[in-house]
Amino acid sequence: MRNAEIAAALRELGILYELDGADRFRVLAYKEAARTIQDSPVSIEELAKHDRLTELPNVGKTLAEKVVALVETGTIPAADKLKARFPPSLVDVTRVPGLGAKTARRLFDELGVHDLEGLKEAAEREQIRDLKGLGPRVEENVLVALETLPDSGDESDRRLLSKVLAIARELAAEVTALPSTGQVELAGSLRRWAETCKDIDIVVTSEDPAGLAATLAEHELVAQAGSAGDAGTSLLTHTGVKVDVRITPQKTFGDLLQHFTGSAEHNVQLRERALGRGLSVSEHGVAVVEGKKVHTFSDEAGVYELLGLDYIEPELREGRGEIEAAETGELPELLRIEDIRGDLHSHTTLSDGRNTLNQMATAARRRGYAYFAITDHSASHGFGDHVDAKALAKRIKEVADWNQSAPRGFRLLAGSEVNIGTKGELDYPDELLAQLDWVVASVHTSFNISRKDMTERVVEAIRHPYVDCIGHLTGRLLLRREPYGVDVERVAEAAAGNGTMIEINGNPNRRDLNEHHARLAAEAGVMIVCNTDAHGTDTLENMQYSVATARRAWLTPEQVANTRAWRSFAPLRKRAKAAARR
DNA sequence: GCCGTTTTCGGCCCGACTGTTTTCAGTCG
Repeated sequence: MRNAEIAAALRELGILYELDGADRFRVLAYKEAARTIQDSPVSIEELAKHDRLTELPNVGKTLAEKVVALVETGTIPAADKLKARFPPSLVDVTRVPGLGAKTARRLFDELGVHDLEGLKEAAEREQIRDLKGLGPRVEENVLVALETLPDSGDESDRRLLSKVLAIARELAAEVTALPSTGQVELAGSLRRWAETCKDIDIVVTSEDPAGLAATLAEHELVAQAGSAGDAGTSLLTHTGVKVDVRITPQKTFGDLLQHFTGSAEHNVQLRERALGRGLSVSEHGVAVVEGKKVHTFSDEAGVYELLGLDYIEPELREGRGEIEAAETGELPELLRIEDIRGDLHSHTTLSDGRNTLNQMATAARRRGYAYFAITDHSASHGFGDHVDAKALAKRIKEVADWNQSAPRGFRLLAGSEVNIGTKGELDYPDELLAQLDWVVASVHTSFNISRKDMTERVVEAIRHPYVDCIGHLTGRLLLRREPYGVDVERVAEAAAGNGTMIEINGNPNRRDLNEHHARLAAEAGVMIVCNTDAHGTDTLENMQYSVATARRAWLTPEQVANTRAWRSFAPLRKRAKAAARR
C-alpha cells in the first residue's frame, strides 16, 4: 500500500471523527499524521511491518495500531464503525468551501443530507435556511461552489509550480513597474518553490492601493477582479488561479512576508516556540504577551532574529526540523543556482530533442557552464527516436570534433541516457559505453513490475561499471502519473556503495528525485547531480527547479557533484575511478 | 490524537472573513 493511500485513509478517518464531534485537536492529530506519512521518503508499509511507525513524528501508539490494521487488513476498524453511522459520502460534503464537519453533521442530522447530491437538493429547495445559524446566503454559496467543485481529491485544485510561476512573475513585474510601489515579493508555496501550488500570493508596499488594484484588474492575464481595499486586492486569472495581493506598510513588510510565505506547519511551530518565550507572532508583528510592546520588522530576518533563530531560507520552511536547526546554528549552507557548473542530462535532434548539438552546446556555454553532457536516448527507446550503436559512435566523434574548436574553459561531454531493461541490462555493448564520457541510466518502460523487481532492476544498473548516474528514479509525473514502486532506501544504499550518482531531474513535471528522497539519498552518502533533461535550449532553464528541489532537500554544494569544476568532477565518475585503478 | 525547557497531564498559532447574529461559531489560509 502506497504512502499516499495510507495518508488518505487517515485524513478520511479524521473527518469521520470530526463528523462524530471529536475534539478538534484529535482531528488535527490525524491531519498531521497524514501529512507526515504522505511526506515520508520511506515505505510506511515497511515501517509498519517492522513495528517502527512511532519513530515518525506525529504518530503515536494509537495511530500506529490503526496504520498496522490498515496495512494488514485493508481497513481500519474505527473507520468501519464510523462509516456505519455516517455515509462515507458525507465526507465529500466537507470538501465544499465554507462547509466544515460541524455544518455537514447538522445537515445530515436535521435535513438528511447524505452526499453532494442531497446537499444540492437541500439548497435548491431552500431548506438550509431553516437551520439555526444558516441562511439564504449559505444556500447560494453552496450552489455556486458545487458548480466548480473538483471531482475528487485534495490534489485536483493544485497546479504545477512552473505554470503558476510564469503568471505570478508577470503580475509581480506589472506591480513593480508602478511608481507608487515599493517592495514586491512573491510569497506562499511559490516562494518556497514547492512542486505544486494552489494560488498566487504577492506581498507589496504601495502608496496607492487603489491605483494598484485598478492596474491589475486591467491586466490581460486577469479574468476577474474581486474586492479591493487598502489591505490589498484579489484577482482571478483566465487560467483559474486565484491571486491575492497584500499591501502592507514598510514597517511590517517583514512580518507580513513571513506570515504569507508559510508554510502553515512552519508558522505553527514558530509561533508555539515563540509563545514559550512570551512572544506572540502574527502578520502584524511580534507582540510581547505580558505587556504592550509590539516589535515590527521591515525584513524577515528581524523576525527570526528576535526569536533567537538563524534566518531560515523559504525552501526550508516546511516544519521538517528547520526551527530546531536554526536554534542551534545547524542549518545547512544551501546550494545556490550559481554554484552549478554543468548540466549532465540533455537531448538533441539525434533523439527527441528540438535543437542540434551545436545549438544546445552553445546555449549551455552561454549559461556559463564549464561542461555539458549530450545524453540522447539509447538504442531501444522505442518512440521512433532511438540512437543505434552506429549512430552513437558517430556522435562520439562529432562531440570530439566540436571540442576541437570549443572555447577555452568549456567541455562538451559525449553521453547517453541509456534504457534500463527489465532485468537491469543496458542496450549498448560495454565497449561502446566505455568510450563515452558520461552515462545516465533510466527506466522508460515496464513500470508495472513489482516493487521488489523494480528495485532489483535499478540496483543492477547501479552496479554496472559504466553507469555514472541514475535518471528520474521514480518515473513520476506530477499531478499525472504516480511514481512507480521502488525501494529508494535500498537504491540509495546501493548507489552510495557503488559510487553511482543519482540525479534530481529538473523538468518541472518530474522533479525526481523528490525533496524527501534527495535528502534521504544524500544522507546515505549518495552524490547528487542537478540536471535539466532539457529537450531544447529553452528548457535549460529548468535547472532552477532541480536546484529548488535540492534546496528543499537541505542539500549543500558539497553534496551536489556538478557544483565542482571539471577537474574535480571528472574523477568522481566510476569510469574515472576504475581507470585510475588500472 | 500527540507531546514534553509547562514532561505522563494539560496544553495544543493567529487573525481575517463570512453569515449569521446582537456577541459569535465556523471556516479558512
